[in-house]
Amino acid sequence: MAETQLSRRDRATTSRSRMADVARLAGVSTATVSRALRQPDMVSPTVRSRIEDAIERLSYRRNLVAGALASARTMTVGVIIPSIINSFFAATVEALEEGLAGSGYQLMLGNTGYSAALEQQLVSSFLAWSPAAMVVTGRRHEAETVRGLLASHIPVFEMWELSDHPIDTIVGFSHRAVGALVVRHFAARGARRLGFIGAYMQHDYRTADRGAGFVEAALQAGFAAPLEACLEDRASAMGGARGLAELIARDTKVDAVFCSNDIIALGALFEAGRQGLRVPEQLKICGFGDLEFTGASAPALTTVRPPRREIGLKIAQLLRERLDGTAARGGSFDLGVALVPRGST
Amino acid sequence: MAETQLSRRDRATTSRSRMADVARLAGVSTATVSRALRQPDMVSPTVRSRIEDAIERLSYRRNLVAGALASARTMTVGVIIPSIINSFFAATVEALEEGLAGSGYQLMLGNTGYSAALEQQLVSSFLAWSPAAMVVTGRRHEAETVRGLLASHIPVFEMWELSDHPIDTIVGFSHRAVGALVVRHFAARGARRLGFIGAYMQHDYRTADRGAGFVEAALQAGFAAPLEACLEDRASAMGGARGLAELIARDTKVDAVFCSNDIIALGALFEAGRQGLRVPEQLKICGFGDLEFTGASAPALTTVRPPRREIGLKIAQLLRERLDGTAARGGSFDLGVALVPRGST
DNA sequence: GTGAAAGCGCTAACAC
DNA sequence: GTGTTAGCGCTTTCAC
Repeated sequence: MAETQLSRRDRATTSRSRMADVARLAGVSTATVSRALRQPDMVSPTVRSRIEDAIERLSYRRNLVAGALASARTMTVGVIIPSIINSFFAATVEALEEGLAGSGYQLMLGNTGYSAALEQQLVSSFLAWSPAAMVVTGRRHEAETVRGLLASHIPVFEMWELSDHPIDTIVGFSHRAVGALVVRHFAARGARRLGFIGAYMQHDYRTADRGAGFVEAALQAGFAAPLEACLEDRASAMGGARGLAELIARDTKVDAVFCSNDIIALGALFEAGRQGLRVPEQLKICGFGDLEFTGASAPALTTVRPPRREIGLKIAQLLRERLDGTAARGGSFDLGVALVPRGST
Repeated sequence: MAETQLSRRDRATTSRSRMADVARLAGVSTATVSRALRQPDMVSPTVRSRIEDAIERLSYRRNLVAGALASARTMTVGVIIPSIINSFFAATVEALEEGLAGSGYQLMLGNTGYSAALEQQLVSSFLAWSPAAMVVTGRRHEAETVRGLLASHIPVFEMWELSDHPIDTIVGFSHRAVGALVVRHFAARGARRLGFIGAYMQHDYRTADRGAGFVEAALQAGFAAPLEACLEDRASAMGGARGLAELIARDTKVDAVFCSNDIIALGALFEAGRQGLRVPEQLKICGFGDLEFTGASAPALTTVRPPRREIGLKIAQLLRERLDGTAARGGSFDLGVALVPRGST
């Protein structure tokens, strides 16, 4: 006893009470306390209430770090998105969190700033925490990222795209199909000369994919090659206004513009107003995102609704099934998109 | 040797290589590997490169959970916000992450959905991870939340408000002062009859504070009590349109409206257009947030700019100082707001 | 249903 | 500059 105390080195010990303290006060072993906390049914009611009392008295809080080390698993899910201020991804994360509520899983969130190198760094440091699962955005990653995720032997979800060869499971939709959908809509509304305004496409290849799908479908439908305005910066209303001004300056016949993002479409709508163009008679505008304001503008904006919340909810569902062991791994889930026709077209 | 193997129970052992494997391959002790990883300068270059080789060969990845248990601290910072899809908080989180970049700290993010009870739950489960620090939103918390945070003995940051008695440190601004600022601006522009449109105020008391500050300052400045429209749901352009319609229906003399959020102001702007009211001649509109689109609308929206990124950056700076041990604890930091005058007033 | 005891994979104090 | 060694606070077998 004295020996033990003497031989014990000085370490930064937390002053918090430990499971052993609870066990002593309740007159049971730590194994029983551990059970009472995690599988209450396996402990007799009498003992359980003694333990609960002791926990209360000592204001004991479990040390999840120690638990994670002992059990070699954590209740965290690493989630990596390009940008938290992009409301698309924020909505997905929120839905994912809602879908996981009550399951005990915590999200660890990381932003890549649309950089694959930063993504690699984040994946690497997240994996050092032994998460229960990882969620990453998109299907294009550095080789090292893919290698690390595969080697981790945990469920890996890619999202916001589709792929025939996902790392594990991918949940999203086809961005090229979005472009094609908009072409069909413009054609049905009698458009003649198409335009496209896209932002940040050098970094956000999903935006570029929507543009490529639009151009491709336009050519197939017999339109002339759409005019394109590429904004260097992130999507913004200012950029949308500039983009529309540029397209009109290049060709006054442009009568239908697809904007890669609703916020761009909003800017274009304001610019059309300033230029005295009547929407939709002289100019049709379609956005992407179905952001909240699209229904309130005058005229209301036609847009394409991506399954932003649905992606998060689906991943939560698949994840719970996987971690319960009730589901098979792998697959590509197309959640589709819907065109929401409104006054601007 | 055989003894050891026999007595070893079957446990879920990760197949990953461990530090001991690296040490063996490099012909050093685990202590040296640990040093090479965390304080490379304390290890000789020769040994260091042998270790790096071994790490590479074994594709060794550090187990942060074990490290956290041994050192009794983690490199995580718990961040709790009301909602990730609220771009104000998202911007703060992004800036916080940027400010912490390279420091090795990871953010654990939680959403309360504006519920103090959920906040309490989140704080409790975050604390079980022994984070290096906690960041929570606002100054009103359940007693249990405050107790837990105090007992954790880690730096605690409240944000997006001010307080004379923070739990530890608070970084934000005065929401009442925002209301007063807008009243002064409206008065300077010759407004006569004021109105206020606020959303979700039963849950978001910061919005309510801005409204209260506006009403109070209006009365002090000699205005009649402002008309108020309270939207039940979260801030939305639709709600803003409805709110303005309601105010005008109640009193056609209303000529200056403060909207608790830019998105509401945008809806009000569209509604003014539909009602044939000229902005700013017949109706002045001021928002809050300085969201990106405010500069692009026609007319451009006057708004109040909160220090959303500044809050995150300031917390990151204070946190680094605290964790370095170079800073004192505590205090209330007022980062202020700025009124951005534009065409709508 | 409960207890004893052996780890989980690191870090940190101390010795050399 | 490097090695030895004793934990960190849990979970999990196995025995009873």
